[in-house]
Amino acid sequence: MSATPSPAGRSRLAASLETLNPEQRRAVEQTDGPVLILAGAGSGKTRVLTHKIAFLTERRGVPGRDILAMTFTKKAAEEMRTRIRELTGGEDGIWIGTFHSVFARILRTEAPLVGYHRDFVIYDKEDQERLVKQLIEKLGHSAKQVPPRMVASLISRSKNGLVSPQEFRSSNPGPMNAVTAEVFEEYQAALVANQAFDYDDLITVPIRLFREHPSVLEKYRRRFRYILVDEYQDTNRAQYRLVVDLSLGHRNLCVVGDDDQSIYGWRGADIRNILDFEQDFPETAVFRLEQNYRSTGNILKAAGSVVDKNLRRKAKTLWSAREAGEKVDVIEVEDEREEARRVVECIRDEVFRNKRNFRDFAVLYRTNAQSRAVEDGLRRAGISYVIVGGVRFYERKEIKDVLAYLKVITNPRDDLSLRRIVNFPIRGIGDTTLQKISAWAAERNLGLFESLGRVEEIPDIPGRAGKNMRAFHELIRKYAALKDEISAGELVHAVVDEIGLIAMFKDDTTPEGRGRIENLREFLNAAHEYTQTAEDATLSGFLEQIALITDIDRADLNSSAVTLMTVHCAKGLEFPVVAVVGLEDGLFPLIRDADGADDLEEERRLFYVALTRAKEKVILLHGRNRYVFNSRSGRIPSRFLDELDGSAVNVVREEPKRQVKRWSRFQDGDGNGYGYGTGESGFGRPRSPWDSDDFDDSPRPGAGRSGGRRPAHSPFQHGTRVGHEEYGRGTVLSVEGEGPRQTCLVRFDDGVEKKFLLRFARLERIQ
DNA sequence: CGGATTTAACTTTTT
DNA sequence: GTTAAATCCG
Repeated sequence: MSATPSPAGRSRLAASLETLNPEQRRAVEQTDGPVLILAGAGSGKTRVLTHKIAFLTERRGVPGRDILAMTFTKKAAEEMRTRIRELTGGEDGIWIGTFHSVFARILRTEAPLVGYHRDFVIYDKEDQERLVKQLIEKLGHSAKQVPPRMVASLISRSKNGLVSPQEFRSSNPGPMNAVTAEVFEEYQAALVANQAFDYDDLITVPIRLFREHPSVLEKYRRRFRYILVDEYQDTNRAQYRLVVDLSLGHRNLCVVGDDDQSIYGWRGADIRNILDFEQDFPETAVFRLEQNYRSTGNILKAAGSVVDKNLRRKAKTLWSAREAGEKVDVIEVEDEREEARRVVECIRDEVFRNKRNFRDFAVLYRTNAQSRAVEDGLRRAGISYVIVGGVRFYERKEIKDVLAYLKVITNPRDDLSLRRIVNFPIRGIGDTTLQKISAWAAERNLGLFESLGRVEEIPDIPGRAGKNMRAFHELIRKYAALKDEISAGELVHAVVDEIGLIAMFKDDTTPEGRGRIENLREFLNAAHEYTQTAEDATLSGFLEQIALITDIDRADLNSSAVTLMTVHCAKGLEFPVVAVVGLEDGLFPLIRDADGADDLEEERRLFYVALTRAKEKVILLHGRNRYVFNSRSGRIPSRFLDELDGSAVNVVREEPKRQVKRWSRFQDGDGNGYGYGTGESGFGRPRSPWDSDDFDDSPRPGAGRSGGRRPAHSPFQHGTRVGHEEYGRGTVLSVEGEGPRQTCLVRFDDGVEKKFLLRFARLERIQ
């Protein structure tokens, strides 16, 4: 932990400092006092941060342990750590982590001061909503009239804005808010009783800790002589308070951000934090990084012309020394299906002509629901892809069930998790029995777990249920005793074995069943890996790491696959080629109801983020119609497209296809296009796009396996063997109807009969 | 009590 | 079009 610079590190840093531009260099060398770095997209913000930290340790002799650097994702934290090591040749002891992980760590240490035990657990959004729902019902309201989701989000918003239940009650009139205030209070009490923190607590409880224990605040103030914050524009009021609290000792606070990339307002991020920084710290040194090293001139011009329409922003102009490059393509298509086809076309073309790899491409969308159409298109073209986001791994049911066991083992006071598993696997402990136990527990002010250990004393419990409860209680106790004896990996393994989870899904041969087993295996691997890599591998440490992981952290962007994700997810990343789909009014910008102008500005920033991910090429697509929510509707192009600087844009408009033509395209696409079968969840089958002689979705005559337009009859007939992703293999019994309404009756080998609309069915011919 | 079937809600973005 | 929750029946 010494700050002795290695000679190799010193020269490496010296050489690297030479490559910074003058403004970057000044920002790095301004180490003391408050510093605000306004760093435009692609302006080398991470370079400045890492060089600054290396500069502090190597040139100023600051010990690593005096430095605290905070990011929003684990991935960003890890990247920063790696790059600092490269510069310094191994300086360590620096606190680099996400906001949530840094303060979770501090809370672990100081837990007793805020009424918690060290083995607290962390509740995610689902846990949070379940608990809120329980409380709504406990207080005699119906979850139908008082939606738990809404209450939970009001509570969360209040906490992020540092509003107490009492303050909430007095400033929000109305019966609904009265219930919310009531639940809010109970919710906080329940968290303490369960020895759990929600995400918001990880920020707000330390604020309280510091206020109530000035000596503790003093300790951390003294310790963190230098504090650096990445993605500062995403901080909410509570985080801001915390950062300021910690900095007021040495006042060496350096924040890096870009107001144009503030896209988390809905989560409480407060753009005032960046716009007003200089008022909060009048002696602030401000640096503007305006040279973009990422994108070509046209991309930057397009992006700048859009964000320029925003009124609430710090004026700045990004410029690039790179060539103008290609113009940004704006492509109008019929619908999401053709949209996907055009994306595929672009990818094949770029791979072929410019020798690009699949990993060079990202397809970005506003909402996760849009991924399906793109996936279908890529799968049919045999292009492998990776989806980032969507249903998150650690939120899957099978994983959360195991997690609930682990949470109860580390912290038996976690009633919420206990409820989840007390009858999973089925132990004959149903609602009625559980009701009796909770009533009994509530009377005596006991936790559920403790009550389970005293079933004999509870009246009216059926003998069988009582026996099972005792066994369950024993099981948890056994592992609770073991948790410090064996590794987290071994423990997780033993628990999964004992409750027979894998065996439970074994007979389930559907893709979901196989996926579940695969997920469980991956989870076990994660536990073992944690055991091997973590310095101090405890079960609660493992649980904490999981609770704070983000989806982008798990993504492997190095595999040879196209990346699909939301624009939010893409922040901080870059790709040579970016396709943005669904640029239609109401979808991007997404409008739920007529909201204020601030929301539109955030949508515009989001579009700016999307554009600035690209290094060399951008295509923007919008459809004339699309399935949105429950119906297909006509769409008009996004207003953002009109805002693009015309000189940087190339508009491609395809004439609407004649009905008959479109229909023949469907025939081709579905007759043999589907059925590449994924096999792997989330991944398309890796194939070259051009080696496929049966991929062709276009209406060109002379293309496709059948040597031209498919005749108007179905490729299926009585007796044809077919496969289906979900139902497995089967035999066609009959084909009925004509044209787009043609249907096909299939009997699957397990006896199930299903009728499909051929136009949509994912049936493939098999031998 | 448990399993199967039906029904409702969901779709903004996530630490 | 999917998935979780509610309801019904054995």
